[in-house]
Amino acid sequence: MVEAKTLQARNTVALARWLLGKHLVRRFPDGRIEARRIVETEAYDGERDLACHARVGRTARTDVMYAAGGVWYVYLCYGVHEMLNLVVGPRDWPAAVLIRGIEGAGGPGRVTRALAITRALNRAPACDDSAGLWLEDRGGTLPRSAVVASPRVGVDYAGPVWAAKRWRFTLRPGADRAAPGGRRRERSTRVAGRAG
DNA sequence: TACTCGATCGGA
DNA sequence: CCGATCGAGTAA
Repeated sequence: MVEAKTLQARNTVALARWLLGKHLVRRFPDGRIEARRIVETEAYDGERDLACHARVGRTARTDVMYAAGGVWYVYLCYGVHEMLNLVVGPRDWPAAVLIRGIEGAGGPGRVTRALAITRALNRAPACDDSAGLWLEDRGGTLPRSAVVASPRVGVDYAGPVWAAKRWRFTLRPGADRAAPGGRRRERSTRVAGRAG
């Protein structure tokens, strides 16, 4: 399980990167449990971020983003796909991390379809199993080289400055396992530090 | 109340 | 490239 406190740091971009390799665990209505590693994320950080839903301030829809980190934000996109986000940051700082990919399902719409995630999970807790969808840190530190940063997808409406931010993080396939002969000492991702 | 436009995907 | 499909946000 992941500590809610960890998700309440005001460092959205670092958290998006940190979430790579963590496990998204789903308990389906029939009781079956499935865990999948997160392989792609995107950071959305505050009202200033013109790509973030909270750019319009606090509304019925964005209210959940102002909660303290550790709950889910699920919304319907294009009237077709449910999008799964993890709310992060301290209370009143509207930020979230979009779960764009898990092992075996790339693309945010496919993530939710694969795990039967709907808006019924909006505002549900992500750090305990009470809602049937939670995060687990099963260990295994990623070398920094396993992570690729790139611009966020589909946010041209945010204007050139915000659309260009490399706040999308992808886990390079295969690059997360320990190097053979294992003497390579690489800096691992850190949650603390400067974002932007 | 009318209109516009999506943090996408699958099929021409 | 295009259509699906619907709710949030905005203007009126």
